[in-house]
Amino acid sequence: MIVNSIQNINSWITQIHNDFKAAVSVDCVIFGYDDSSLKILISRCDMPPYENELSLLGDLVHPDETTDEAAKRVLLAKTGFDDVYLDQVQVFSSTDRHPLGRVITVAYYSLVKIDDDHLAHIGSNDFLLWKPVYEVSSLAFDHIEIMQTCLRKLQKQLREQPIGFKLLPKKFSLLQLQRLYEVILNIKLDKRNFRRKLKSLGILKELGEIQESVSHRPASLYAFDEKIYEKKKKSGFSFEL
Amino acid sequence: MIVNSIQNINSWITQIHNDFKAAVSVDCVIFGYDDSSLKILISRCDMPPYENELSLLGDLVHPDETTDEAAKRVLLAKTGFDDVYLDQVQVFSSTDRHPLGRVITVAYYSLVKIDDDHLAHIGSNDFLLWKPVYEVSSLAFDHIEIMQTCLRKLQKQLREQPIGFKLLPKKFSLLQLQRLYEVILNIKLDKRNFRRKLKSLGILKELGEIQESVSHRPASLYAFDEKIYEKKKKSGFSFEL
DNA sequence: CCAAAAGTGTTATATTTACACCCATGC
DNA sequence: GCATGGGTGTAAATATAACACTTTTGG
Repeated sequence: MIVNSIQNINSWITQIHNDFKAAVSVDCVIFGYDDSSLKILISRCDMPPYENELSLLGDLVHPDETTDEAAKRVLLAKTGFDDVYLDQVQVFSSTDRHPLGRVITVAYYSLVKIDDDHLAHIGSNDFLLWKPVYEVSSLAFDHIEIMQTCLRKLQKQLREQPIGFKLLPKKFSLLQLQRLYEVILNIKLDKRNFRRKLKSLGILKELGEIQESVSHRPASLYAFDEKIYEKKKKSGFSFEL
Repeated sequence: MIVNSIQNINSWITQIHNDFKAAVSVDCVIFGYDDSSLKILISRCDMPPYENELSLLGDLVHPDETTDEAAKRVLLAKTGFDDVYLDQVQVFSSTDRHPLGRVITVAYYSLVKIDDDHLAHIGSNDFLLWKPVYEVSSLAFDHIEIMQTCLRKLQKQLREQPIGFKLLPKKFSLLQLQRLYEVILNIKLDKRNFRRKLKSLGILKELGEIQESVSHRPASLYAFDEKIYEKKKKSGFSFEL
């Protein structure tokens, strides 16, 4: 016997327009990398019963936008950037996850460069702060679970896609890049092997510039070459660390 | 300036309970493997304007269940199995994707063994059919896009997780397994290298049984050893094809 | 001259690829 | 006896892992 819960079109219409509606939100785990540590941008929560907690940045999805668009809107509002990297991670839909009613949320993670422009943008806002991921131990709602799931996805993606660059300044040294991988993946990498590997991928361009005013031998600077990467990708190349 | 669209708790309550509600559904791409081909289970669609099309199996998410539970419910109703492999893939939320109103859908793919029990279960149902993936060129709603996204995810997962076994009978030959990988990934594999690789992973147990009544030398039969796999996974082993 | 990071090669090991023939069974 | 898939090993090429010292700069 087939149990078919969709009886007919009238029951569909009733259900879509009345019985089975839920609020849908997006929640963004916004990753930034600064001072050799991976941070997330979080906000003071103003909703009971979580008034004294911190929470991820999110909002309800409006009737006229997709969830991707809603996530972009939240990102633009909170970081001031509209070209951030966004990755849809997972839906969280426990029936009791939100105190005010049924809210199904779509989790995204995003990668931003924490630079001076950006810090100026959020600087005046008392409700926003960057906090090292490994120091975030409690958040409102089910946001800790969302954060952990997004962190695992970031770790996986970092090994499979050239996205680490999105957390670094446009110009970076190879050691900076190595440290980023070490911090996020929580592993130790061999300097010589790492450099050989990255160079052999052929997706970095050496800029012919060097670091300035560092109290050690200045490193030469590199940038990620998006065009070459896209070309290589089309001919079957795949990034793998 | 920070644009904060969440003004206060009263506006949240209004939005959650009225303004910004949507229907949420799940859609399942149910993969089965039969007769050396990858198939999906689809249904005749009974909703205008798609009455003459085929569609994925799905339903609205009920107020008292998570999306995972809704997907399980759909699977149980349509296939009769309650222990199927389910993987949440992605949200599809175009504002115009559903003719009857705003319906945000969560796509899942699942893997089932097409066996006699199962065929008996759906046999009498005129609305359900198994169709080879590569012959499905049009579906109702945005279901073609959902199917393609799920197929790509399946292909990726197949290389990273030992899930191919879920599409095969409990006992299988190494060639059956190889054909499955070849068909789903659309590649050609070397017999000797494939066998060496799979055996070296140590997650197959040789059953000491052989095929019966085949018109060629009978192959010995293997089974996936879930326990050993789980043990190896805990100690850092990762499946990779 | 000291501290700090930059930069550079070689060797051993493990993994991957390519490749061809005889075997057992049913008809 | 023939068609069909079952089953096996080796060598070459490639990729990975381990490892230590000299160089350049600022202070």
